[in-house]
Amino acid sequence: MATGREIAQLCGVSVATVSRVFNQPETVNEETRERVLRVARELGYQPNESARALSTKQSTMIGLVWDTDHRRPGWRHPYLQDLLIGLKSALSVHGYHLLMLATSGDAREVGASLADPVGYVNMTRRHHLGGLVLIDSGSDAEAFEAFAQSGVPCVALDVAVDGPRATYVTSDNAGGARAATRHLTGLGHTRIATITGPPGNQPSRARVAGYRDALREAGLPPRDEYVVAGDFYRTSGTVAMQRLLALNEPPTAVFAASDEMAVGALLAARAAGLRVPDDLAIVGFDDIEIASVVDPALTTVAQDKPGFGVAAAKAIMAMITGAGREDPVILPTRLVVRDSCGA
Amino acid sequence: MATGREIAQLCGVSVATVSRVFNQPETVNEETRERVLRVARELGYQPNESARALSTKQSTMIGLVWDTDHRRPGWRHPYLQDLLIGLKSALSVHGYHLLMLATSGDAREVGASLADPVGYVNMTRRHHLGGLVLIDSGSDAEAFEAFAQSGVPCVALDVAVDGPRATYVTSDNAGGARAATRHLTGLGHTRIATITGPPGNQPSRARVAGYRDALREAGLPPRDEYVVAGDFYRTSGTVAMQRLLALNEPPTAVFAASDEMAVGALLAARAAGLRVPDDLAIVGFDDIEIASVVDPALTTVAQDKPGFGVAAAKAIMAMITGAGREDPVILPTRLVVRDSCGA
DNA sequence: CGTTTCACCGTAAGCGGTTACATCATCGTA
DNA sequence: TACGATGATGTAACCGCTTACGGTGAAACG
Repeated sequence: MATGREIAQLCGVSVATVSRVFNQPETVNEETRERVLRVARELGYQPNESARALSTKQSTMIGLVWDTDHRRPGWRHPYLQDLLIGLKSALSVHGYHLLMLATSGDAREVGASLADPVGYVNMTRRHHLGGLVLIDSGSDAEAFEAFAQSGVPCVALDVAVDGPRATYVTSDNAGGARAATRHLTGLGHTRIATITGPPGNQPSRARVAGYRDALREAGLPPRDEYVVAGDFYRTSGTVAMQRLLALNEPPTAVFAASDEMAVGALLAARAAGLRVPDDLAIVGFDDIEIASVVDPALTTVAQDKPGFGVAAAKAIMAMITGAGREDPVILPTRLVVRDSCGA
Repeated sequence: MATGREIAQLCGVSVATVSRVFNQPETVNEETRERVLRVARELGYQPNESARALSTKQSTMIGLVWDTDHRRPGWRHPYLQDLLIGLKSALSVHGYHLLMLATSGDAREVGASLADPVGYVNMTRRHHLGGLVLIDSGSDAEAFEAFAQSGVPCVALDVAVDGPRATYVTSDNAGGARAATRHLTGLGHTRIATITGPPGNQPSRARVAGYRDALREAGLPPRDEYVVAGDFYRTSGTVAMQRLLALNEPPTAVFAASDEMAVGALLAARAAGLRVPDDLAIVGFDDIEIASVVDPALTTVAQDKPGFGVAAAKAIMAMITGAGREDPVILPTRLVVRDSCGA
C-alpha cells in the first residue's frame, strides 16, 4: 500500500501538497498537481480512509439500522432488496457506503436493538458515520423517536419522526388507499371492507383514512364491522377474511393494506368456495412479487420501492452537508390493475 | 465524545493502561482495571474505530460485494434478505459489521463493478476490511476468480472459487436435484424433463448432474430434448416449457432449476390447457416465498438461506484469524413436498 | 526601489488509539 | 545481601492524513 508520504518523496513535494491535490486541487499548481496524480496512479495509491476519518472526524459511510424485531421472528421486509438497490446506488453517487450495523454480539449492556437505540447511536459515533437510515421493522415508533432525538442525522422509512436532524420518507398511503377504494366503488361495489395493518402502524392508519375518504366520496356509509385489523402477515389476512365472511352481510370487495394479507384473504375466500373476482373483489397494497403470480393476479397499489432508498439517500446527504433539517418525502403510489377485481 | 486520554487523566493512569484495559485486560491490575472500566462507563466512552483501525491496520468490517449485473437490469437475488439476516447475525457475534461497498460514483477509471474487481479490492484496502463476501449476481465467474486471486480473504456464494485465502459456500445442488428427480421417478414418471439455469452457472450444472444421476438410478435413458436451458428467470421457464410441450413426446414431469422458472413453466402449462399436477408434475428449486402461494403450491428443493450467510461469516472469520484457506461449505438441501406433483 | 499582494508550498501539530520498550517495585532465591 | 524474575505501568514512537500557519519568490503597486 503506497502512502501519501511515498508519493510526496517521489514527487519532491510535501505530504501536505499531496493531500491538497486530492482535497483542494485548485490550490495547487497545475504542473505539480498532475505530477502527483500521475505518480499516485502509477503506485496504485489508495487513501487510507481510517486516517482520513480520524483526521476529519467523519467517514464516508452511513449506517443502516435494520433489526428484525425479535418479537416477530418470521418478519420480513416486503421489499428490502429494491430498497437497498435504490439506497446503495444513490449513496454511491456521493462516494458513500452503507454500513449494516450489527447489534453487539455479547449483548450484555450494549443492548443494541431497536428497542434501545443507544447502542446504534454509539456505533454511529465510533465510526463517525454521516447518519443513519432506519428501516421500519414492525417495532414501535418510540424507538425511532429516540433515534431522531439523538442528534445524529437520520431518516426513517415509513415512520414519521421529528428531531433536530431527522426526517422520514413514506408513501402516499392515504392517496394509494383512496385510489384502491375508488377503484372498487367505481366498479359498483357498495359493501367494501378493509383489512388493516397493526393499529399503531402509521402507514396502516393512513391507509384506513384513505379508505374512509373514498367511501365518503362515494356516499357510502362507514361500517365498523367492515374494518378489521391484521398485522400485515398473510395468515392475519386469512383470519380477517373469515371474520368478514361470517358477517350477516359480508362485503363484496376488500381492500387489504398489504399484498400478503390480500393473498391470505384470497386463500380464505377460495376455501369458503367464493370465486375471485366474481364473488369477491380484492385489492392489495405494496405490489410485491407474489402479487403477479397468485391466481387471480392481484390488483394492488404499487409503491416506489427503489424510490424509498433514493429519497432516503438524498435526505441523508442533504442533512450531512446542509446541517439542517429536511422536509419529509412523500412518494407517489400507483394503482396496478390486474385480475382480482374483475376490472 | 470522551477519549482514552480523558479517562486516563481521571483515573491517574496513562493512555497505554486504558488501552490495555480493553485489549489485554489480563495484563493490568484488577483494581485499576475496574476503576478504568467504571470511569469509561460513566463517561459513555466509545473507542474511536478510525483511530484503532489506523493503528492496527484492520477494521471490524467485512465488505459485501453485491452488484446487480447491469446487463440484467431486472435481476433480483432470490433470497437476499434471509441471506443478509444470517450474515449479519453471525458477524455480529464477532463484533463485525457488514459494509455494502458501492461502486464509485464517478466511475471514471475506478471502475468498481463485478466485471472489474479492482475497484472493490481497492476499497477493501482503503477501509482495512477484514475480507469480502461475494454474492452471485448472475455475472460470470471470471470476476470472482479475480477477487479470489487478489489475496484478500473472500468467500463467494454459489460460485466455486480458488485462491490463497478464498473459499465458497453453496448448496448441495446435485443432491437437491437428485432428490427432486427421485421424487418424480418415485411417483412413476418416466418422461422427466429439466429446465436448467444459464449454461455457465455452476449450481445449474450441478443440478443437471443430479437430475441425470436420478434418471440413471431409475434406469431411465437420458434424452437430450428433455434438457432445455433457461436463465433462472420466470419467462425463460415459460419459454422452455412451451418448447417441451411442442415435443412429439412431451414430458409428464419437469424439474425446474429455480422456483421462478417453475412458476413460468406452470403458467405455460396452464395456458396450454394442462392441469398441474394431473397432466404435468412440476418441481422447483429454492423454496422462495412464491413457491407456497402459487396454485398449485410448488413442490421444491429448499435451500438453507440464512445458512448461506452464517456459513459465509464463519468462513470469513476463520480466514481472518486463522490466516489460512478454508474448505468450501456445502449446505444440505431439503425437499419440500407440496401440491405440484400430486404426491 | 520599497512595499504589498498573492499564488504556491512546506512545517508541524494534531486526530485517538496501539504497542515495543523502558522503568520500577516486589519477591523469591542463591 | 545481591540478583534475576515477574508483574504493573509509563514513555514515546507510530499509524496516514488534514489543515492552520508561516514562509518564499514573483508580480503588482505606489
